[in-house]
Amino acid sequence: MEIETATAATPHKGRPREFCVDMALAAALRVFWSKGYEGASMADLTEAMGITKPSLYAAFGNKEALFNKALDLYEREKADYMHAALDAPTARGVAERLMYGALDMYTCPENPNGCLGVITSVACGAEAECIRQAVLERGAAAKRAMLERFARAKEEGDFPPDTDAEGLAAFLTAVNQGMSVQAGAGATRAELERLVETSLKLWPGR
Amino acid sequence: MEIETATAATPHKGRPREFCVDMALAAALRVFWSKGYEGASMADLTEAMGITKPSLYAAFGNKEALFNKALDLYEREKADYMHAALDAPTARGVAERLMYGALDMYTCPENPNGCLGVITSVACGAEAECIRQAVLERGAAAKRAMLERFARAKEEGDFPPDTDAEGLAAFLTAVNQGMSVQAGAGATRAELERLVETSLKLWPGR
DNA sequence: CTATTTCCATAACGGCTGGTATATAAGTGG
DNA sequence: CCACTTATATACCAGCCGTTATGGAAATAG
Repeated sequence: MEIETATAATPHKGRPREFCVDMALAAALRVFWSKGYEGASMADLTEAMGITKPSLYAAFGNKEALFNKALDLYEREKADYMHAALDAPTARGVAERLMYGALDMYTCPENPNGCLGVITSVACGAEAECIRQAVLERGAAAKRAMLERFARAKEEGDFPPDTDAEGLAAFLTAVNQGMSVQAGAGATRAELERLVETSLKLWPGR
Repeated sequence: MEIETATAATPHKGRPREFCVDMALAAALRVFWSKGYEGASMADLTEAMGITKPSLYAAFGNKEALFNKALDLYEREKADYMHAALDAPTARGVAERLMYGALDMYTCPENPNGCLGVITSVACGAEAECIRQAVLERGAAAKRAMLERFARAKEEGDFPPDTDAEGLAAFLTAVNQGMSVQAGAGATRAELERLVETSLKLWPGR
């Protein structure tokens, strides 16, 4: 029926699965991304993935494990602009790459609008608390990396000497989060572009 | 058992209710505020409100109507700093009042952390879509008011002449939303203060 | 007092949730 | 051909969801 998984290296015995794990995971990511962890029901997921519930549980474990794998995929393929941004030669370059990268991702027509991390970390019932904690930890790690980068930038003279690098990291993160919220609220790409350009005009140093 | 509603002006016939509607609504607001619309179950609500489900339905209609009344209360008593901020004499004053007002509210120990509007607008399953739309409409109205204020500020010379007032409104909104996200993620008041001070240092004009 | 009205408490409703048991289909190794 | 292993399909589970019907309790009106 469906495309086989291409890893013919290990010719497993038993009945081969009829769906591609990677494609199914990508479909699951889209559902989580647009509806959030709790808003995505197993029925939503199985329908989007084109498989039945037993197949899902056999291949991915359970809903929580599926989400974590989708989150890995998200960071690897969608949010890699964050890591790339930190390699920019100047702090201004970091801010530029980060904001335009976020802008592109949030407004890409084939993606849901907004940031999966923001969506998942904001609010949840009691049973999703560990999911929320996992997402928060990734956000904290990203912020730590940005902080180190800005500390270096300050040493390199990218900022005026009285600059609060930690405050600037929180600031850049906040604008990014706000952009995600506004994208989810239906802001157009043109509106978000003006937000980015305004923010960069205010950005200090080089 | 509980405190009676103080409106003895109309001595209704029939059995009087044993709880205070306003206090129950305030309790419901706290639940929605910390768990979101979908994350707040009727069991959560009735427990926090100290009433049973039939009492809730008799007094407030249903979950959606209860949320809308809680949202009214929120705007009236918690988010009034937004309207107050627009009365500041200069655009910088608007930004100051808005950010410090948000900071105070997001970090007040007796409030849940973050902004109810952001929490509710971010992600939801299908059945909460109309709730989300209602919240988005209020956010859009707030943004429109800020936009008008900044257009006036530009005429009054609060900004450099080449300023994008619309971009600045989106910017201020984004920082506010980001602050809400970070507050919900567990940021300390000190961290958010540095975010606010950094943002105000970058804010243009007077 | 009774009649009436309103509220409270219990318990239940249909529907959906995440998660599974069972039976069958489709492959491989002998 | 026959085991054996793995995946699929159907049906089902207990539990929670928002919501409501039912019966009794507490007030006023006459």
